[in-house]
Amino acid sequence: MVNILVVEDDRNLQKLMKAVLRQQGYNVLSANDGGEALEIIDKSHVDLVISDIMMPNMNGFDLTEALRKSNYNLPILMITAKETLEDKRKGFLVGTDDYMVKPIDMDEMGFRVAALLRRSRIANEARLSIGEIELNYDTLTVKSKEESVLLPKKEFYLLFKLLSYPKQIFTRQQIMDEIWGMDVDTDERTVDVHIKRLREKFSHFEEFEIITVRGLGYKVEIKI
Amino acid sequence: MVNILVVEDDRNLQKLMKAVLRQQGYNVLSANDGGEALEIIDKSHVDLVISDIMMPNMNGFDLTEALRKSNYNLPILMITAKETLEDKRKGFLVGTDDYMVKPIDMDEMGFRVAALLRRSRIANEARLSIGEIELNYDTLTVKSKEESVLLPKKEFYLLFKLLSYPKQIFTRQQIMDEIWGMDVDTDERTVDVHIKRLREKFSHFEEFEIITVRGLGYKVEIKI
DNA sequence: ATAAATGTTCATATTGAGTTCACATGAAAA
DNA sequence: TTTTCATGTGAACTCAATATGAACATTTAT
Repeated sequence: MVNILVVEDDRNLQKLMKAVLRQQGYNVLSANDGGEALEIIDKSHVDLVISDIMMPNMNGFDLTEALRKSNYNLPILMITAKETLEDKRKGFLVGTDDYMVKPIDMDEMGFRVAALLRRSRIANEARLSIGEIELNYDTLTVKSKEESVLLPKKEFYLLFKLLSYPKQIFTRQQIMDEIWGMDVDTDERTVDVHIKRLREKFSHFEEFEIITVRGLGYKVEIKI
Repeated sequence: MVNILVVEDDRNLQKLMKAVLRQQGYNVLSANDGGEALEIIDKSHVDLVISDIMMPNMNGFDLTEALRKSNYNLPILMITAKETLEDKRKGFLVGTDDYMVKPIDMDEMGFRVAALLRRSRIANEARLSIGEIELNYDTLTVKSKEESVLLPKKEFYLLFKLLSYPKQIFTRQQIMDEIWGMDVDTDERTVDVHIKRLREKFSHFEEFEIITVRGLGYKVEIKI
């Protein structure tokens, strides 16, 4: 069950948002200002916060700041009154993830909420994404739009390392040290073979290319 | 984090209960009567309610009734004063899950709370459906369109776990810890045998496949 | 108590990731 | 151009991880 906390002092708007979100299958909590919100977040499990900026007592900025300083890593959707560019900028500065301008379109709200949740879930299972490519460290999987490739451990770690620092050149020694471990004593050419296998597995990928830097080592180049 | 709401007008008893429950690692909220309780439940995420029956304003019966009518499906542990058989019967009628008689033994309370939580958790995730396949946790049964397979416990739990998080790789250790329990000391290879048996039982299923990830563990891949 | 079902262990076969090797290729140095 | 040397590549090899059949142990049902 996804819990969304609505922080809004305008009771009517709050009611409307709650109704719409519940309608869409979310579990909704509510607070009338930032202080109340913090209390609820402390006590309950909250997955996403939708907060107005202008509120009595603790406002939306203070709330976001407080949340960022604690280690709750909640996605926050801000609501700014009218087109106050100042507000927007400030909101982003303190760590908002997205924002909407009043008057709020309820469809848009649903859309943004879904997007934020999707993002935060992806972020939680965490890994690396390069354009359309996504590497998942836990499943040793490389996903592109069409396919999902499961790699052997060593190959995956190697690709992960290279892609984590595109353009950076890694010597075979560096690679061996990090992926094989300092102590082991395997031939450096083994790296070549892994590179070769990665190359053939991803030869049809347009997004990146493993490049040999003669005399030094390998690097990855992001294309497109 | 498990949130327990204690609804009790006797401040001393309330304090004691809160202290004991917190001691046991729960997050505790409290209310002094049914009305307050409903408010809190509305705002916060509550996992279990412990409620006295006799209270000013809205009493325990009214509270349970209100909760059942709304679609909160919370486990409720009732507290009755003395051995009032009338109370017991009435409490159960309106949907209580368990009850205790005053004076309350704090150990007993802990035990009942744990039991209720366990039950409600199982009840909440008792069913899993993947496409046309449906797993029923209570009957240890896997149903597809044509057939219904009854599995031995261990096999079922293993499959259930894997199917609950498709694509996620589980190490043998993780599997043993969760299904066999942290303490037991059975050979990790036993997992292999269960996997093998699952594989032969479901080899003709088109919907999923158990995949070994060499050096890491197993995962399930949803096909079609 | 006995049989049947489930769970575990074990011995052996099979597999495949990781490694090595031998030779091919191609860039840079001479 | 020729030579040299780093890298590419296909294939063989190795060995630990996994698969598997069957025996053995334990629990559950009859």
